[in-house]
Amino acid sequence: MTDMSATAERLALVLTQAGMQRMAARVMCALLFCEEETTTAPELCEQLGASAGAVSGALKTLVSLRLAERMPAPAGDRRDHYRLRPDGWAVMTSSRDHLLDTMLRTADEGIEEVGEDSPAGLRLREMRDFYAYMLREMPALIDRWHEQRRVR
Amino acid sequence: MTDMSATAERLALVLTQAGMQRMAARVMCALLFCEEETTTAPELCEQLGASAGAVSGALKTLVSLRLAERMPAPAGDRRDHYRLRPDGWAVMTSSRDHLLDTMLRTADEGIEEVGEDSPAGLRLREMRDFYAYMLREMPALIDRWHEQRRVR
DNA sequence: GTGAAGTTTCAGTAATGATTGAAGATTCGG
DNA sequence: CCGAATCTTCAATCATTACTGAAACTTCAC
Repeated sequence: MTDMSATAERLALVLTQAGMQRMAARVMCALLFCEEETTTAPELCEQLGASAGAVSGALKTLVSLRLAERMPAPAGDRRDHYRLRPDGWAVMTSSRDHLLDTMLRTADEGIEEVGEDSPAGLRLREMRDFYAYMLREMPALIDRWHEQRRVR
Repeated sequence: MTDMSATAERLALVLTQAGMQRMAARVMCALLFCEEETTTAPELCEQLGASAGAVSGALKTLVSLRLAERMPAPAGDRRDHYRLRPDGWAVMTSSRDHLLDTMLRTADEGIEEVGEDSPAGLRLREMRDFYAYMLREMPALIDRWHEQRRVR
């Protein structure tokens, strides 16, 4: 059984602590460190010592998050091939935007409930202003990254 | 028993899904929505229907993360008082910087292992470049927020 | 000092979430 | 079409994490 490198496993652990599901993180790191362009599910099972079911679920998650994608299988190979999306890291970061939006809307709701000038209202306005700022600035930041990357 | 508002509980859930410990998130939201300047541990226990031990642990976490702070107790009250730090949301976001740094360093390690030009090396360089960019830009973004906030 | 009120720690338990394994569905070559 | 290979789903199990309750510790008024 060909294990994943220790560095890859360590990265998976970091991603897990940052909130990603464990198996999804491990599969992502296996895709990151794999020495081919693409990988198949059975290969991932072997490298990770995990069941086909677990890998299938993790791949589904990664694809739905747009971190990985299914590639057309080479002729004569029936197995699905997967790879990381080149812009996966930016996507991962951008996916926090809808969280920012939720925070903003929740703050607004809270203000509705308690009024603008109560102690809670003041705190909620701080929160709202911050997330409004972030929601304005983050997409622009990621766009600048794509821009920079394109001209390279 | 005075429960926390439904909006507050919902926000706690969002923070939990974003990776925060459950009880820490609930305490943070109770502090956010509370209608006094400060709150005591027993009040939090009552509002959250949680044990003193759980609240104590959550407060310790929040203080160590610089999201909440212990206030000097008013004369004649032996109980500790807590409040959210006004800049808590910015702190929460900034705390991801050391994660960015970890990602950057792990990518570098990976490149050491596999070389710059292998398929894995190319992917790892993508990753490294992205996190280097983020690590350069994020602190500046938060600084601009503090700047803006100060002039208001 | 002494005792009452408050806080923290920690072992045990409860709740939660992740993984397996097997059965069913799908896909493709022959 | 049929059968083999692969993939997906899901119920049961296992592992992890979070919470409680009780005991130990701290702090302060008297």
